[in-house]
Amino acid sequence: MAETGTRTPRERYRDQVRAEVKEHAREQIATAGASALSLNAIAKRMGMSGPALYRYFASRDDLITELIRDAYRSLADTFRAAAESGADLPGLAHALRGWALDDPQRYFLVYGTPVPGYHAPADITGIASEIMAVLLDASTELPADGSTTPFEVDLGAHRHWAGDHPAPPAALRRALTCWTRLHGVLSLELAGHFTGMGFDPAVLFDSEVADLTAP
Amino acid sequence: MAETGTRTPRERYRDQVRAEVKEHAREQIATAGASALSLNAIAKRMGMSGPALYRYFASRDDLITELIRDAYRSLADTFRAAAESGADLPGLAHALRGWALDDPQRYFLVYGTPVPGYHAPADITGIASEIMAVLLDASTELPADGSTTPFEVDLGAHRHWAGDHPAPPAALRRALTCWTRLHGVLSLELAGHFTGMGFDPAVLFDSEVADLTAP
DNA sequence: CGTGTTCGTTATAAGTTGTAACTCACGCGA
DNA sequence: TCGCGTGAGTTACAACTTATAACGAACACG
Repeated sequence: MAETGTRTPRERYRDQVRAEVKEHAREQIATAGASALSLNAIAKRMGMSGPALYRYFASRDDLITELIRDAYRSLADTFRAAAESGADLPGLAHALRGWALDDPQRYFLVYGTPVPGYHAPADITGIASEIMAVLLDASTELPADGSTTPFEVDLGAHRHWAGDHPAPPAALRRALTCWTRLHGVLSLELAGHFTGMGFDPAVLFDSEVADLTAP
Repeated sequence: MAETGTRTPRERYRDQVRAEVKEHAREQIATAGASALSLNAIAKRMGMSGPALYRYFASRDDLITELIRDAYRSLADTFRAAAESGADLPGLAHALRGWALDDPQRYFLVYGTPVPGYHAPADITGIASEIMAVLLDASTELPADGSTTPFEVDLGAHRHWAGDHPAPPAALRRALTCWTRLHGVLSLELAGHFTGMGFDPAVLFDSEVADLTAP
């Protein structure tokens, strides 16, 4: 086996600098958005000159892509942790909302406005299906009524997107609508479209969760 | 009364140039995203030098804000037109989807990732409530079941966000969930999160619309 | 037919990303 | 322990960007 624990001092230093750069990047994104991320500004804050960062990240887009990957990874980990501690579908929903409110810009890194030409690397789509798998597991545990819509049949026929998850068609549809509905509320809440409306977004969120578990 | 029809030749020319600038900006946004919008590139395509555009738009953010305003206006107009031609809630939903698919980046201009510090001008929020009013009208026409949840009561108590629209609490909630659910599906579809999944996003959308009108 | 407003131009400042070339120091192998 | 090579950080530079300032020219209006 390769001794994964023993890294050369240079690798350790490199990892540390990369982590620090990403830390500053996250901070900058949280306060001014991803489009305002500046490698130069990060370098100055770290006390070194601009081009030095190109030793650690090939380009600005490369850094952003890495931050997107970290965001996906973070969501998958919180989802997996919630599932392993016995959370059901409402539990996962609240884990999702907590994760989103914890850092809205991180949420938008995953589910926000995409750049038209951009295609995510393959490993990121892998993490995405990992997230969906947790959602599918939780959806399978819920009781389903007997009726099966044509859409659910179509879903069952093309289940390769779920990693061929062995869930009944109704569970596939439930996971999908769970995804879209929760994202609908969360996205609008985080974007501030509910501000000044007087009602509590958490109640609207819970209302959707309730509708989801007992249709 | 002021003769609104007679504009000086300079005003007419100014409006024409502004419209042409926005046309190029929309095209640029559609192909590379709003963050890649460049005043310089627009100026070059129009055959004039960079700083000339500052006679027409105070800043890059000013131009983007105007495009956002236009996008809101466009959505409000299609909504209003659909409602005036007798569209019910499913009709409005499909009008929304058509409008979104017609220009995805325009949709994201309205409902996409917000810049943390940005606050929309007051007139834009006015158009937003105009959109919501159409949705509320259509929601009111649908029959409601007797039960009223505490959330709906809360919604009815703070209905000033709807311009004090005289809709029953159940209609308020239905309009709200209609908004969030349709946005949930559309946003994920336009962002490409369904690509490669094999199913037709239109069917998922219709499935949500059906759930919305007959719970 | 002046006259002044407005348009478009160049010059400039202060940013940005990214490449190239050069030092210098650190760590690894001999 | 001692060289030597790899990699880190530096400056210099090119090509961009937004935005302001100052200037000239054209145009509409009285």
